[in-house]
Amino acid sequence: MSKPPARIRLADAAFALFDERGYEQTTVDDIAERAGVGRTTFFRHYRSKEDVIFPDHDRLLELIRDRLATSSHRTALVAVSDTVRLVLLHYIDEGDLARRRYALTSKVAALRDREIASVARYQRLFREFIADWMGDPTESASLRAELMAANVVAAHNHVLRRWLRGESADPVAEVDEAMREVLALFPPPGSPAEPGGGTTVVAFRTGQDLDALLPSLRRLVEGGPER
Amino acid sequence: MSKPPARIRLADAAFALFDERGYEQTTVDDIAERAGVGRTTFFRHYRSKEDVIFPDHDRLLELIRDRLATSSHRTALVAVSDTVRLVLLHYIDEGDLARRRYALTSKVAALRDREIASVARYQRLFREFIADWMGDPTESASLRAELMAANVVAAHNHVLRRWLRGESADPVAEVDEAMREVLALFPPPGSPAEPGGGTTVVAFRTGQDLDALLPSLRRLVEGGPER
DNA sequence: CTTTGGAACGGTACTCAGTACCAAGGATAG
DNA sequence: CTATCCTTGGTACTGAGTACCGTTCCAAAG
Repeated sequence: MSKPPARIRLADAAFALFDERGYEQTTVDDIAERAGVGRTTFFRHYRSKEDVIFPDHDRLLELIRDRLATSSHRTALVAVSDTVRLVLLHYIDEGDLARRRYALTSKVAALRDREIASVARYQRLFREFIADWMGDPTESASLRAELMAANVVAAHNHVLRRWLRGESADPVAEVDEAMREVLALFPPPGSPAEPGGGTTVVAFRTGQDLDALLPSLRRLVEGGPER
Repeated sequence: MSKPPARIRLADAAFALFDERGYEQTTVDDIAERAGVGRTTFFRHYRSKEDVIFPDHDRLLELIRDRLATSSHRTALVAVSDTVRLVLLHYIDEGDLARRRYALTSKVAALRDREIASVARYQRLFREFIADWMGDPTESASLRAELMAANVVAAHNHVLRRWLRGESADPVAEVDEAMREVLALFPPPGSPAEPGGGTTVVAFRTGQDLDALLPSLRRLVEGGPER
């Protein structure tokens, strides 16, 4: 019969009331009252009403930062995949709580916006990490970093939402597969040519000697300004 | 000496005060007072304090929806590019206003979150449009639609932010180029092989007749289960 | 010219989130 | 027993956003 700590009681009361009356119809006073504490105590444990639902986004942000930091240049892309898996596992660990939160964010616009803002912070971390990793200050590289980061979080969110909706039995395998697909979109820097899509095989026969052809081939492959 | 309409006066007063004292330090009363109207009038013209800065995101949303709607199945990808260019031009038309807004969203977290939430709504439109266009209800296609939409808005935002920072002399050309790059990442459905990245050119010489080689080549290109 | 109807405006009063401050209780170290 | 710290609850305040009401102004209809 011993009471759980106030922080837990507040969260329980909040979710229960949100389910009963809806988010906007529930005041902080209501939550505090049902939890059996004062209004002040609520704001001591949670910075805002929304914070009851998103308690540890800061911690998750740190988690991502730390995981990305512990990676060498060679293992950068692996680190990205690992980090995404880590974030997904974090949500899965929350289990039913994550699903109740999803039900709320699906209905209340203010909460959806808040969720999106948090995700944007993750994306920013990935973007900065990838940009650092590429080390290339050109505008083209900057765009690529932006795109890669957008893909990474989009893939994660896609799988996460599938799991939240109960559409995925093995989300970890799915996210790994999705990340492979994402990273395949971006050919490694050493690749021969522009990402033109697909594989082109040219077979031809000529009487010319191979050495005579090489200069033309080289020009084609290296794609200089001359046509 | 005739006064501009209240809506304009309110916006001018708001931006001036935000510049002088900062966003949080400015109350709605301050804005209304400087504009020479009552507080009630402020909320009649703008739903909230943030709305003064983001006045027509709803209209922009409609613009996107309409432009995407007027496209046949064949021109879907062109419509996406056109729409992105349209949105970019919308911001460019705002000129200095867009830049002042950018200065604010760069400093005030609440405004940045709001901006991000709006962009997420655009992204949703693109995702739904692309998913419809692909018409393929499989999980793989769904992920692809999500990724494409993420890329499209990321590319747009990248170019837009460059222009807002004064780093781009010809943002329209840049966004067109960025969109080409994005769409090149996603090979069209009829493409021969997996998006493995890059272009492979094979040049070789043989004494065999071309007809004798064709079956082997065909097997390679079509990529059956046998190696 | 008068009347009527609607639209824009200003004012008052209210709810609620979030902040600041202070006073009381309870445990602990000395 | 006492001084101290920490947690808690209460009170009071600011500011955003909503609801409602009375006024004014303008225009069309009579």
